[in-house]
Amino acid sequence: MAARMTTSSYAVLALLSLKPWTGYELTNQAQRSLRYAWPKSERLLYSEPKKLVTLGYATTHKEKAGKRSRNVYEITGEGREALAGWTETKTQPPRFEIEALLRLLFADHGTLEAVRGALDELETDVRDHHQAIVELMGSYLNGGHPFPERTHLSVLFATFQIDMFKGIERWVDFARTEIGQWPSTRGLGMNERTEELTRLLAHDESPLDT
Amino acid sequence: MAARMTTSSYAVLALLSLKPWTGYELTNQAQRSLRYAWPKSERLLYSEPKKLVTLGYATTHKEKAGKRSRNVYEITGEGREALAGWTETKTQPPRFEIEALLRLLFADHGTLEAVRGALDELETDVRDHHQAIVELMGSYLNGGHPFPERTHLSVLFATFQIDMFKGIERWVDFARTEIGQWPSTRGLGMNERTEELTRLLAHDESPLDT
DNA sequence: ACTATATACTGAACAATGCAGTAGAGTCAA
DNA sequence: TTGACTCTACTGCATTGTTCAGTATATAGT
Repeated sequence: MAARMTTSSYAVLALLSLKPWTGYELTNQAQRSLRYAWPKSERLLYSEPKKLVTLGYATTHKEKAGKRSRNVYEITGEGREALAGWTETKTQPPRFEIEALLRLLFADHGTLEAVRGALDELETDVRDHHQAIVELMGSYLNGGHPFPERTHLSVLFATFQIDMFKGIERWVDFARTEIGQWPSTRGLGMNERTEELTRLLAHDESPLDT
Repeated sequence: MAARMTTSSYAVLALLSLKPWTGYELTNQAQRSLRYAWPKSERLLYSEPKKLVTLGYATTHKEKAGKRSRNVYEITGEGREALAGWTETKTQPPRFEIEALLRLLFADHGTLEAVRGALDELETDVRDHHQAIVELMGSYLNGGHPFPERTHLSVLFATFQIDMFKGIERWVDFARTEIGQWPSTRGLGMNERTEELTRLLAHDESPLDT
């Protein structure tokens, strides 16, 4: 009956290792800080701590403020041991879901405006999060990290995000320029420009670097 | 009863728009070509074409070779209309699941070797796919694209992948160098180097570019 | 007093994954 | 030629994860 530990369970357990949280705080914190490494739904993040309790990795108690009550979760010694064990296990391969790219790959079923729209949406999403992380780093400079002793980890993680976001924004610009040369979404095939790009890629050179 | 169309349904429908496929071919093709835009399980890719049939977007018939039989799926006119309609709809925001980054973020529960291991696994996964795409581009140069009129789309999509893979590999190198300076996974906090990195990031500059 | 937003969740339906199982066909080596 | 292995070609079932709607209190602004 005691369900198994998924990567999501360890993610929540890792948050609990920092301090006790209420279910609500946990969902919010997880959605903010893990958004670009391990994105999970609010619903799941409410369920995971309950599972941790049944496994003995956390304890729970209700706190009440007036007529409201909330569940507070706290990690146990066994929970910390489980976390340490997790660090030694194999990771799952990375997974990238980018619908805008799917739209590009099948852009020949729609108009140029439609692909451009998909790229714009990708750019907007990425820009927003990019901006948010830059601001977060600004707040860290003013002593704003909630767990100061962990700043080195957050910051190294942030280098990944900033770097990836910049990369995607740069690619979207590039893709828009390329598409700007297309007379239509279809039937272009292996023309001169495409051949040039293919040649670069086949030599493991990115057309964005040159 | 007639389940709704998900993005995955459209992905399969888009493949069907290229030519008729058997279920088996479809799962293989989808896992190869959509792996880095819309990764889906074999199981789902067997189920989707059946749903398309119930919705009238595809037809199916059994072919047999000896005692073996296989299901062939073909797109209908309505299926093509549905695809065209899809291109006009909003995309979902991108989603990145990278367990190795989660391990980095909570690296203080394990050893330096453990984080390095996670980064190594990420690098290996990315390298393999990077290599595969470079080779695919080589084959395109020799007229190897199965749908030549769609080469421009595949190649622009490939620029994204190559660019992203290079970016991740570069970051993994960077992260390894940084971690190489750490005496342990924990308690480092906001030291000089971290402050330097934070300052760069807060000004929207990537330490990898400088 | 009213509206909007934040807090603080839960149930149920549905989407997607993982895994085991079934079974025919071709290849290669002892 | 028999056995082992891999590829083709799926399906059923249990479990994991998402979406959406619903419930209800608290607080801030107009």
